[in-house]
Amino acid sequence: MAFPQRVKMSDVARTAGVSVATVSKVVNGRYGVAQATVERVRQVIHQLGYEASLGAQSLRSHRTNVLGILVSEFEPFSTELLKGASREVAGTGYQLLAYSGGDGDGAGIGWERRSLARLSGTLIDGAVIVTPTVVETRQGFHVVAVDPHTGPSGLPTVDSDNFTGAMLATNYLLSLGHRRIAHLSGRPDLESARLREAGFRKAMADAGVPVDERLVRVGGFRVESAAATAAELLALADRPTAVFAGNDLSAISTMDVARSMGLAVPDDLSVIGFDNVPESALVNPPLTTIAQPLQRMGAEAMRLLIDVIGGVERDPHVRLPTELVIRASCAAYPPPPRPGRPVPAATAGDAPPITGG
Amino acid sequence: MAFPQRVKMSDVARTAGVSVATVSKVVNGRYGVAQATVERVRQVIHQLGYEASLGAQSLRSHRTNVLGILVSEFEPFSTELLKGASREVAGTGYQLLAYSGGDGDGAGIGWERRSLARLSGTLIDGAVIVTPTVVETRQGFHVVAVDPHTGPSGLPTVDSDNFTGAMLATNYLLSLGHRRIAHLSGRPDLESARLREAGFRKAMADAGVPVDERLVRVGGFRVESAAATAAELLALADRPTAVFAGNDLSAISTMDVARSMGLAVPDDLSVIGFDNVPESALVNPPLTTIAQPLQRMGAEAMRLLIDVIGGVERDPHVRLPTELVIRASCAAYPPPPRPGRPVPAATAGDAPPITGG
DNA sequence: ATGAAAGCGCTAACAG
DNA sequence: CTGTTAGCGCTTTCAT
Repeated sequence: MAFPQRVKMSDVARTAGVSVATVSKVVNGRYGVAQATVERVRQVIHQLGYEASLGAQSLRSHRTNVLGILVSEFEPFSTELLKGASREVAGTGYQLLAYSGGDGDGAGIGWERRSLARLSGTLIDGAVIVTPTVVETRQGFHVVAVDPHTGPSGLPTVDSDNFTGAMLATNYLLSLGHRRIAHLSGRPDLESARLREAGFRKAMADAGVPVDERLVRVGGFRVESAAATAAELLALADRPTAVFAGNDLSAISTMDVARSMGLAVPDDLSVIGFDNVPESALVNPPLTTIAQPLQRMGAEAMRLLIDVIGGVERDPHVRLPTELVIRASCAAYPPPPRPGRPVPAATAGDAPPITGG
Repeated sequence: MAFPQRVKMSDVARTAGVSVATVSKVVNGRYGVAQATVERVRQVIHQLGYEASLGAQSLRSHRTNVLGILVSEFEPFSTELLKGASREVAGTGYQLLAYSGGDGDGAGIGWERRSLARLSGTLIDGAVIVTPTVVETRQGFHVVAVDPHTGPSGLPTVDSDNFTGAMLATNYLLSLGHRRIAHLSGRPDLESARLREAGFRKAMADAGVPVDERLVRVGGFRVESAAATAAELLALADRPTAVFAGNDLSAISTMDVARSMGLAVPDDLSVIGFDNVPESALVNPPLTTIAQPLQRMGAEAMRLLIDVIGGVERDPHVRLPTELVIRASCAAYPPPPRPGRPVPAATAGDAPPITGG
């Protein structure tokens, strides 16, 4: 058997001695084809290894049984969602197509609009879009957003309880005795970033600790921008003793910056993150963070999308709980007396139980 | 502004007062369009937010600037490759489309042929396919395989040094004093699995330790199949004191089975894996394993694909090094004396330095 | 410089 | 039951 070029429907038709229309009917299980013909065509399809072209098929039929998940790039956050999405989609008859539409520099505002425009209407029956940069609804196409943009949008969404999570993080730092706590906030356009900052402020207020506004700065959720901001923060004369980073990537970035400035984590600086991507456990020291159930979020998003497509009546917003994961990047302040280390004159903060979620 | 339906080229043409042919020329930067017209059309495109339909475009032009990465499902192994692939593709002008073509049950032999047939010729300009189940070459379409199938195939490939990695793993176990070492082998159709078993046997032979054939069984690289085989192995009267699992998933599965049988890891059983997926560090105890540079493999595969498409002359096979990552799932055998625990009558094996990679 | 028209591989009426 | 026909949205000759 020679290497076939791409085998198309017309090849099958010719070989089976029928028209392409008949082959199409067989492929799509339409009624009105003689049993014998069906068998023969099936036979040929198998023998030739024919598979319908997604492009041509969807161009015509607007139905593909393929669901899209649109991300800016494949990084730890989105790939965790992907794992959950993949699991949820298995066995539903849908296939998953993940599309990375960003420019790679993260500056690609509007990537999701472009990606959506390129793929919707053809290729995919619906899409979940991850941390979109703009709000836009398009009629007649099914979309659900994970970790949505700020502001009202008609979209179905799935996110986690960012506000409570942020309070958890802040309270933990407070319970360790920290008072000069910085917040490296995320992408200002994302609702999640806004809520994390709000939770931070609420926890501080509840504890009666005033927020030093110079310690609240945009980190932008990305490595480079977070590193720049972290550097500013740590260069301050009265630098913070702890930082609550908007996400794990920023937290890890902050730890790197601290190290390069000669500061030890957690001895000289406590750092807490948000997300609990697998990478957060792999760094040194392992990162204390707020866990979002990332894989479950991906799965819920797919479930929601499938339900929306299927016209199922249901709550179009799902919010999942967050929880504190204590590892090793946070320490008590002031540090307990150690041999050879001067002891600050304050009393150590005690550690009341942490609750929430 | 009302919610637009999908805006198509004809909409742009009508609004700009030109034909679709002209719009197409502008979109594709063809010569022979008046500068003034170009400007006007660009203007309208921007204003309407037009984006070409991938489906229609590729159906006609067979060039899309989209590269595919085809996987059976999105699990830790493939998503690590994805991260590296994504990074490599950024800035090349290509976009990445990841397609999960498996049935989800892992039994989908031939998924890559189906996926390839559906997407190639249209939609994508080339593809890297991950752990393919069959060997097949198709003329005129560019494919590179990661962790390829056994047997010769004309495909460009990227993999890691599985043989040396397996020797590393086995030697480490031997150095800890283990002699009854089991091997939970991988998917028999994959070259990587074959090489890992070969490396295991070589290391055993080099050490003069005979392989008990009852301790070498197929685990299949997947959770369920590995669990079943692990259960058989551990139920043996003279069960192994250590198992070298074909990959991390099997290793983790083995630890679960051991735990459920009342065996402690690493005290009663040492387990070593292969891959070093992030999850391997997160389990309890953290898994000792052989690291493959997964993200780099993904990146190299994309580089190779881009070079192949571009007609660059180069070595079509890249093999990356593996290395031992010691965590906490392996212990010395026999165990050193401990209070309240009977001491076996043998001498503890010492631990010579490990080399290789 | 521009547009009319053909056709990529497929599906969906409609006729026969 | 089967084939003919007309597009889906786009690119590409080829006239004008």
